[in-house]
Amino acid sequence: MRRFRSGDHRIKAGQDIFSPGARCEAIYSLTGGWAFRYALLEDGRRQILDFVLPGAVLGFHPTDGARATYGVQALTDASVCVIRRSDLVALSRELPEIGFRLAWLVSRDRSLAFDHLASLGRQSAHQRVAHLILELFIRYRAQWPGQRFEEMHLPLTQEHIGDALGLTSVHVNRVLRDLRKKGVLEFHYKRLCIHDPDKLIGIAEIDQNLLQSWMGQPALNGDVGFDLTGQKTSGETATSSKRRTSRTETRNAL
Amino acid sequence: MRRFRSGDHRIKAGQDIFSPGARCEAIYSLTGGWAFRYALLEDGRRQILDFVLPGAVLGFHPTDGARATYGVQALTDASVCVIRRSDLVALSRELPEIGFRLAWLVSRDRSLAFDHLASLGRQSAHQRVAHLILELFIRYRAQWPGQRFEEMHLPLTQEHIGDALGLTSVHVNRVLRDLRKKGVLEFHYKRLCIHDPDKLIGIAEIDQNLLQSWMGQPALNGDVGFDLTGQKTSGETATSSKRRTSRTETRNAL
DNA sequence: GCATGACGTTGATTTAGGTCAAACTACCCG
DNA sequence: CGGGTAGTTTGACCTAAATCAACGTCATGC
Repeated sequence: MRRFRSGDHRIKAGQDIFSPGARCEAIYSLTGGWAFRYALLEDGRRQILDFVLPGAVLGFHPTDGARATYGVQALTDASVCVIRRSDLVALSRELPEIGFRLAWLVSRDRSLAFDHLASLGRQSAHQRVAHLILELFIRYRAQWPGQRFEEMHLPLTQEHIGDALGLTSVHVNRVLRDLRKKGVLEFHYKRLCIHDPDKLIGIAEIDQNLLQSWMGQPALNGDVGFDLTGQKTSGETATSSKRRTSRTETRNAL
Repeated sequence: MRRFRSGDHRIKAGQDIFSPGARCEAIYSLTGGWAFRYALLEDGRRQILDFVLPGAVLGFHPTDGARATYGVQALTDASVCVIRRSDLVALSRELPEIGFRLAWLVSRDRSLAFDHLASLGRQSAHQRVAHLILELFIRYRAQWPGQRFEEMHLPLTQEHIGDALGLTSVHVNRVLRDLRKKGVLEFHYKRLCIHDPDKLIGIAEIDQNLLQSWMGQPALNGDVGFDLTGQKTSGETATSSKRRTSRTETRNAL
């Protein structure tokens, strides 16, 4: 299986893993670090489509050989494992369940995109910000359980948040100020601290159902990992302090 | 293969194929008619996530046995073919490529969701309306080639458009009026007529790349159909007048 | 032929969020 | 240590789209 892995690539924070318009001849499995998918509009503005955590597959596109309509950029230093498309097909002949795993992974992305869509289309700026922060916090904890309760390193600028939510960074700043004043959370220079998770959930107006769906992600230190490459993924590569891997119950978190 | 098909179901326009919060124990393949996926917010507002044409798979969710976070509603009278999840797994053991086909289908949805997301987040009302109409027009023509050039039956109300684009139906109405006044298109009681496709593309600010990605859909009367169920899908079931099936080159359409 | 209901159209007014511009603060690096 | 740059914060003002509300129009059934 691992004979197909043409080695890991390391990507510096801020660099593209692939850029919009690139021909897609390989797929990538993110093995460490944070990244985001983004689209560029004609006028140069950017829309962040989603944030990507280790274990995700990047660059699997509907039409083979077509040009990517979006790009992926690393938020932290990151590493990816590259698999050529042709190898993937060959690989799947030996391991038929790979197709299903792929479908499962892509389907998770789709669900997140749908949630994001509903938030963008119908929620206020406050709701959107609360929604996004909750989503990232929960997904993060599902991957790396056992963190200190309400605190995390969130490698985003306010501009990233704005670009994800269809807001200006100026407005994101004002929303964050309000949330801070209300004692809900603090987000300062990539350090997120959630003081009142319940209030945050209240503001985001998220139902239990959705919350649940974000948590249902296989933990990386467990044995459920849908890892296309057959290697266990590690945490962030850089910017990362050492972390405990003690298993905690994440289901009823918050 | 077809022994797994537990028969076609017929759905009346306006009915749900499945509703938000439903347990997902089966998946559906839309075999005829139009539908849309939608999410409901706590306050009852609706966000339409995407529009679904025959050939699509509905109800494939990341977490087995979880509750759906969105619903699917028929826009026209429609028909679906139901496949139990357990049967799908069994089926895929015999036909390994099914996993891949599934991944491919879901990946298409994801791409459309991403396009939609970028439009919602960063484009003006005019651009969004132009974008959506173009997308639907192109996808429609890719499925049923040989239609009269600029005209189609689009089974949407202005409220549907608003719910898809995060706008009020009032505002959609004003945008459509402007587009009509500018001689770009007319949309009246589900009859869409595009008078100036180039101007429409200009307003939507869509790049060639994206346009191309919408067209790269297998035509239903061809032999490329990624049909999970093994049966050829037909056109709409109801509301449909007879249509020619003559093959035309859709690649350079518009 | 008229009642009913869903859908579309238009105007007056309000508001959430954008834009522009000027500090301010943390952090990096020589 | 000091200067540069990327990120954050705040204020004054503006605009796109929402809201509210009335009216028009098409399609159906009795």
